[in-house]
Amino acid sequence: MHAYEKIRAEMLRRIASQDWPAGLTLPHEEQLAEEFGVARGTVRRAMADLVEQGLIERKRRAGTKVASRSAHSSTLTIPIVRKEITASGAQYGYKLLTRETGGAELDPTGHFARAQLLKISSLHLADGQPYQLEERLISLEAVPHAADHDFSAISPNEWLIEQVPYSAVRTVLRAEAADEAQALHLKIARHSPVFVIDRQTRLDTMPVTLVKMSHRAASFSITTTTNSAG
Amino acid sequence: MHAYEKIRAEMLRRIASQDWPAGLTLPHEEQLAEEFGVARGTVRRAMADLVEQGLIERKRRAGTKVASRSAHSSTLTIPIVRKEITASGAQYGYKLLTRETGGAELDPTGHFARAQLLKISSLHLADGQPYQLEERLISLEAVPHAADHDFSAISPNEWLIEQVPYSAVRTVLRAEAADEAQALHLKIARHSPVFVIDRQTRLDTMPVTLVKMSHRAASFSITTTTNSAG
DNA sequence: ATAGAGTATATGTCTATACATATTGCCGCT
DNA sequence: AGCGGCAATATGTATAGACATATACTCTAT
Repeated sequence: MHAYEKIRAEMLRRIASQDWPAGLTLPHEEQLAEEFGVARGTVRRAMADLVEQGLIERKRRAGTKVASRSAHSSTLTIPIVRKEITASGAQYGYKLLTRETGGAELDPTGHFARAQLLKISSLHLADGQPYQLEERLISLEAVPHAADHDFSAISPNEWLIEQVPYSAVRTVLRAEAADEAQALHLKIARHSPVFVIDRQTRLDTMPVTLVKMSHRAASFSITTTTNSAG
Repeated sequence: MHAYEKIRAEMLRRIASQDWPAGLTLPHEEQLAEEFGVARGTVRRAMADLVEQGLIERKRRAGTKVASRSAHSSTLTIPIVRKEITASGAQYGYKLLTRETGGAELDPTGHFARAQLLKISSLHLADGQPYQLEERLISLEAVPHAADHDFSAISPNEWLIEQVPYSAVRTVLRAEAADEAQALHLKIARHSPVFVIDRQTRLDTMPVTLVKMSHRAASFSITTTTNSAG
């Protein structure tokens, strides 16, 4: 165990045990360095993790305070659907439903300005059962060669990940009542609950793709855990 | 702009533009330090942020590689409900529904071993409209003085945050069809979709509280954004 | 060919030091 | 009392060097 890990663990212990209650200003770096018998940089290394976890807050001149936990933040990871399914031990299946090209009339949200668009509906299956309905718009301005692909074998999801470089993503999680298409493809009753992930992807400021991923509520959930670290 | 920020931005640019495509092994720290005219530590500082964002992966002896983006991870923050409501500009309201003490029979999940439990149902309102139904179990073993509180004025949510020190949290997001209690209190039709956040809180290994927070699907969603950083 | 031992190497940790900079809080002036 | 400016201070950035360690690669013996 490295020195900074020991120090981080000890600081965590003091916070958890309320030896250092919320709001307390900690001794400053040099004092802690002296107490733990290390260099200042090592204390900083330990504190960086605690800042990351939101346990302490630091400000120049004002010092370091134990944060009052008014919100819990945790890291949410949404893997690509194929990996999610195979990781659970199920057999992955993919089916293209529809594929059409067109203009702004395909985009009810107005997210894409006046670009030519590719609209793709597809279904991801786990052990033959419908798992996710993917309804996607792709900007042909941002990804011109998407027009050459028919997406009958590979999902637009995976293809885009290969093709499009790093980009900014906005994800919205919500629930809604199944519409006709969702009910049909997910094999559930109309109006029954559906877990929806909406995602907008931009490259710099240019919209690249907009996707709505719908899941049967009964067999889908997202779990996150705070990194315990000690 | 600091040196490490410039370096981070430049590395980000190279990755985004695919000058450095996914899978590429980067020059090692000393080469980059020389290229950018800084010390090795400064390059490390820049790279730490990129690792954090999942853009690069580092391994001893093997070097640093541009990550293939197989999953998008983002930080999810769930604030306490009162702040969430007031932040939206609405008037916050709180109403205690039921409060009872008992044993394991209150805990259908078996999460709490054999502890005495406090069961509290309450409602959080935004501008007088039901916003969140909170159904909570509190272990009186972990938080004995919870028994002294009637929770008619302050929600168990906020009270616990004050009382209980840092602890590990497991959060599950899911959708379900409204049961009778949810329909009644959220003023929605039975079986209409509900967005549910389940949360288990532990202090070390001891279960502290288990809460189910239900929201009208039509007026609730969770949004996350990848940190653009450039 | 293969397994095992050994070596080289890139990242990881740590120290010590210097300087930068945002803020706080004090002091003195009006 | 209130305001403005100045100095003190804790954190933030950067450097240079030493050593630690995981592990990919090579070389040798079987």
